[in-house]
Amino acid sequence: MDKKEHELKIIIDPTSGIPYYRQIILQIEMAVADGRMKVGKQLPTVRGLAVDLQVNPNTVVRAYRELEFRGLVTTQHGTGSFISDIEMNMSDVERAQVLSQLVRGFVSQISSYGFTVEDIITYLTDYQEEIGL
Amino acid sequence: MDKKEHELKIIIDPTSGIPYYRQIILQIEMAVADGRMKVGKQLPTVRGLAVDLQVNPNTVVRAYRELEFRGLVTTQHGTGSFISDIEMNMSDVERAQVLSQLVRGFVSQISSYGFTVEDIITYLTDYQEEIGL
DNA sequence: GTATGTGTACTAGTGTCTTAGTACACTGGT
DNA sequence: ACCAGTGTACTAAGACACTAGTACACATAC
Repeated sequence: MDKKEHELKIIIDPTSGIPYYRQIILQIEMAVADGRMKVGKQLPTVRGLAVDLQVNPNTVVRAYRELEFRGLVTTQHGTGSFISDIEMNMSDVERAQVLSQLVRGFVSQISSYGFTVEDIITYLTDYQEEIGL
Repeated sequence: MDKKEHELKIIIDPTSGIPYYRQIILQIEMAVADGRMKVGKQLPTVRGLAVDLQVNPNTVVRAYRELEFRGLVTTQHGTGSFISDIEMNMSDVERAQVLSQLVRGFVSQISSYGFTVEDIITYLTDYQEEIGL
């Protein structure tokens, strides 16, 4: 490919109240989730993106580092950052902890809307059949 | 009712890294979501809980205030704090839509961590057994 | 080895979050 | 009116989150 490696357009909204580094993370996650960014593709360079967004390089680094920690991105000193092959290199224990955190957070959230654990289970089982099997 | 009004047992883990007030919120939300706390039931008093948890009253207040803001709890100066009747004056259709949005959003979130709907269902059913029910 | 492009480390300022100390105000029963 | 129980307001200290400034280190091509 001699085309531009990363057409990924990241923009940040200084008025949103969401930290810059987190806005970067979110947009990269989205790009991966919806297929715009594929495995092996290079992300914008730290400096390049920093200049684009008029932000400190460290802010970009912070975003990339968190993505790397999650296994979504691989960084190579001197070379660049790339979308990595997402292998869930988590132990079962870690997996269980993460799931617990996620689910409990969600349960709390839905209680604010007046829903119950029972409601979710019902919905999910229905949902499973629906997308079915 | 002359029985104890709030058998709700709240505990906080100082080592978890989760703010005290947030741990309180989470546990109350969970209790509501899973049915241990029902509408009208009194929450532990601000001072009582503060003493129990060896925490400043303001920390408890902060938790209750956020819950009140969300409509989950009603507090009455001088009287106490209670689980409020969450009327979302929503039609069944709206309710279903909201639940659908919430759950689907959550499902896409957990998929990015490699979890499945099955994982959630399993976790939730286990959880329900665990708390008695 | 030099140049240029890449990521990294160290430091520090600013603001926000979290919690506590303390004193005040409301409610209901006596 | 009083009292004991309840929530509330004001203040401030400490920890942490976020961002920036600046200098350093690695990778690759020439």
